[in-house]
Amino acid sequence: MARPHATAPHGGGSRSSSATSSFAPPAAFGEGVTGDLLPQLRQLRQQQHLAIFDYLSDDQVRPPATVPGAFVAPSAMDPAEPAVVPDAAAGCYPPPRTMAAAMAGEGRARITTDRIAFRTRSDDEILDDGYKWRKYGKKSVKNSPNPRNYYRCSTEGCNVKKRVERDKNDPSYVVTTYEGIHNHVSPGTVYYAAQDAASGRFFVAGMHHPELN
DNA sequence: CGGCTTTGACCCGCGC
DNA sequence: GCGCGGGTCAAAGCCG
Repeated sequence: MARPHATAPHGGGSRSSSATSSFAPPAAFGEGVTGDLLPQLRQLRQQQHLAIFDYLSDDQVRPPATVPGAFVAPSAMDPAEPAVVPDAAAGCYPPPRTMAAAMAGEGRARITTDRIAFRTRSDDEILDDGYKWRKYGKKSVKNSPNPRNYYRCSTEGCNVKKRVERDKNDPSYVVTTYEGIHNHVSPGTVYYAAQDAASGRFFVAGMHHPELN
């Protein structure tokens, strides 16, 4: 846990670790985001002091956002091309066997939901993505000195999961894998949007209610 | 007291 | 069939 919990590293009271809301869905940081969103995303990224370097995805590229139309899936991924995992060859992530199994929909928990993985450079392993996550497991994985943490969306009825682990080759990077689509609105949902005068398209104007700022 | 993390045990699929 | 490894469960304990 790079992110120092507000409380002791043991025990509860760590809702603050991931329950705050000031971060756009990770997919929105990926390359190929529509121009309307980029300025806001860049600003958010700077605010988060994060550097998104890689955007990994399963065959279906879709952000785990729950707000229809609020975020646009990256268009960089060509459906005709297989999912490219930049670091897979270097053994960074994910393990080839795991990725193959995931993409084949195999394994105990069949991968039938959308999966999206990305790598960030951050001291915090817990990216504040606006959702409230509950940790349900921690596992040391082979070929990696760093443990893998398992989180589940704590919202009742929402089965979205995410795995978080540090890049074995560069611990300054955090690899996060989201699985599933939230079926509810994020606590950090955009409270207001603005309309671009030129294009008439709406884009994210803020992640917090203006009156609350 | 509710909600969370921790952590060892367990389950299950896959490769040999 | 067996062992390995990843993913999940659940009891225990902590904190606000």
